[in-house]
Amino acid sequence: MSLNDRKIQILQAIINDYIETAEPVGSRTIAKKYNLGISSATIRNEMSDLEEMGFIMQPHASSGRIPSDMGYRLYVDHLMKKRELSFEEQRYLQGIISRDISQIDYLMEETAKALSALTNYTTFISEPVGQRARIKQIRLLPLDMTSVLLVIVTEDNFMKNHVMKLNSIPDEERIFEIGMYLNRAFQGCALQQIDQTVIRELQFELGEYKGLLKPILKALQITMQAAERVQVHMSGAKNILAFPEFSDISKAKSLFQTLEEKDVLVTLLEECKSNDLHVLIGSENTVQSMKDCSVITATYKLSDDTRGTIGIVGPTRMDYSQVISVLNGMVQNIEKVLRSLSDNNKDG
Amino acid sequence: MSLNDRKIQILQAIINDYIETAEPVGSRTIAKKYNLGISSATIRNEMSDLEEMGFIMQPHASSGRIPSDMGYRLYVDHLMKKRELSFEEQRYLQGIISRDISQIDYLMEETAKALSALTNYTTFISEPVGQRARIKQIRLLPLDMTSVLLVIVTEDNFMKNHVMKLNSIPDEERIFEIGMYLNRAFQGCALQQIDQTVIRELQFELGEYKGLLKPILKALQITMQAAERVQVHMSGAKNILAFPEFSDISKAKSLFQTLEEKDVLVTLLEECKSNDLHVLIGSENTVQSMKDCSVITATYKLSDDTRGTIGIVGPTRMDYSQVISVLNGMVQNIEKVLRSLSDNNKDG
DNA sequence: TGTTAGCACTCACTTAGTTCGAGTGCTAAT
DNA sequence: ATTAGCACTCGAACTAAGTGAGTGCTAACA
Repeated sequence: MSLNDRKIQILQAIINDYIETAEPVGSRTIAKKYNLGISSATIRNEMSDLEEMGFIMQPHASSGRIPSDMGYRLYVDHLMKKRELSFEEQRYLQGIISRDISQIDYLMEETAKALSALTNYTTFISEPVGQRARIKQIRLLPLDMTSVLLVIVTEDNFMKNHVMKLNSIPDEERIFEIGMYLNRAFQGCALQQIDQTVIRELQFELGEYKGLLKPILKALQITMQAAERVQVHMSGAKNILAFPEFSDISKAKSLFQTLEEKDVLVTLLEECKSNDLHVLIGSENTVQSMKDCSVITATYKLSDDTRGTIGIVGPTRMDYSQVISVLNGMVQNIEKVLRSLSDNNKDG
Repeated sequence: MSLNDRKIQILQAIINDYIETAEPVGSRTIAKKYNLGISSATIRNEMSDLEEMGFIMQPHASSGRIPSDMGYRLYVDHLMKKRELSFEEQRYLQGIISRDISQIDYLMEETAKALSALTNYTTFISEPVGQRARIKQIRLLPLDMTSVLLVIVTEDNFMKNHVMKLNSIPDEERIFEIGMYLNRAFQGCALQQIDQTVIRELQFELGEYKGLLKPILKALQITMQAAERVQVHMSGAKNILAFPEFSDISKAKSLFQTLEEKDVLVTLLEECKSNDLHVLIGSENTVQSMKDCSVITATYKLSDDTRGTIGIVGPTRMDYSQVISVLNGMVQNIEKVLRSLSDNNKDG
């Protein structure tokens, strides 16, 4: 029993129909709707084979067939036609860039919103992260009589400001000197590398201003904390409720629970980061509450190692073809915006 | 027909029971469960009066009674007993502070999480915002050969960094001078006040470095944009699905939709900002999809005009007493953390 | 030998009818 | 003024029958 051409045609018909209607597909439906030139009886025989081979299954005896995870996998890997974006979809994606977005978190939110509106699935997106643990610059700025501003910039241009309040602060020149020293001392340094040796050296260098030591170390530690918390933005969670596969409230609830836990999403996105495109179908998901879902992720790159990921979650009966083409389009968009964002000030 | 003591006792019984069970309450239930010393027939007569007065209603003839929005209003304003926090609840709230939280957005997220876990309702919280439109400090910092860092601090210590890329940058001294000038020129200035006069003056002052003008204005504009986008964090949306009043998926969906639109939440929180505590019951809500919900908000203050708001959304059959006491506890907590956060570096 | 028409069978879903019980309102007695 | 008693209402839960989309199998056909 081999997967001949006809079987593939039938499987494709079943998947297409099921993605569209969410109803088990019967032999007569296929015979009528898709002109394969064979009778429903023949189709029944082929379907029986396809079931034996594991590509489709019956929710209960005497019902039509639905694709199995394995069926979807075959579809995604070999059968699916790459769809072109429609004019409207393209325009919609363009709309995101054309607006004047100048902050990353806003861009992320708008992107997630647009994707969930366009696909009717749930979207999440992680901010671009690269060499975040490595310090590029440290600067000190006197703010007023009792406070100094410490600015830390990491390799991937992630910035963190810290106002340090002190009872007495050094004069401007001295602050400048200390700032220069800090910058020299920590440039290119990984945050994790800061150990007792460095601290003692720093303490020595600060001299009479060693009161600064504690707040500086605190600021470094906070930056490290912040750097580790990758921001994830989600949108369109409500869409889940529209799918018949989640009309069982308890299922919807447990999926919601999972989606609300950012850690899970972060892990998921991190795992997929190495691939440009990643499709996880049903039981391929490691998280229990997502065994009925498919997750499609795409990675966007700002530079070779500064990357972020966009993910779309939906029922396994998901419009893979649409989602993949929309994701590809969106990745290009985001990369364009991010690039323009990092040099649109370069003009003087 | 007056609202005598007995009627009030019965109303209270109905509300308590309904909050607990979500089932319409009948006269016999009250007679058995709450020892009012009167028979079910008498209770029936009183209930008939209470219904006529508008405090309770029947979902359908020959069912028990449920409280009306007006009934809940009376309850919240006059009948409800202020609950003390249980030991566990207190410990839970303490848990938030005791952890080492040093970033506002993280604090907001953890607070929202804790509240939704504690109350089983949906929580949202807005970051503290005060004189955000007014500039406190502007600073310039040379970063490398082609970029200058512009730091803008607003009156409420909201900070925004901008890396300005330039083809050629002035030497350090000149940057310092320009920075000082900017600081003088813009200190105490509302972002909206920056008009053509200021710009011309600035352009003159920059002289040969007028290439800086455009990026600086851009940065100011971006800061203004960012300042206007009040961050709102939500948690526990999944809890909505657990309430029988939202077992109708379409209702749950439309509420979700509303909760996902941050603008709506921001407006809601802004409206309640002047009051310490604000309760909106059912139809008192202006948003259509929240007519079946109650919203309780509490305002926390960092200083006189730097405030944020915490809100809890649930069905009108909400445990007002618990939510209010938990909110009060949490407000105190947040204020404590925020205060410690703004001077915990003061020690040198 | 592959294909097809025909048929018996399965099973979820719908509809209508039935019963059950929690609840009410009214009335008459206390 | 209160209460016991009773007829009545109406949603919810259950049951039974009917419907129809679907299958698998068999026998006939090209």
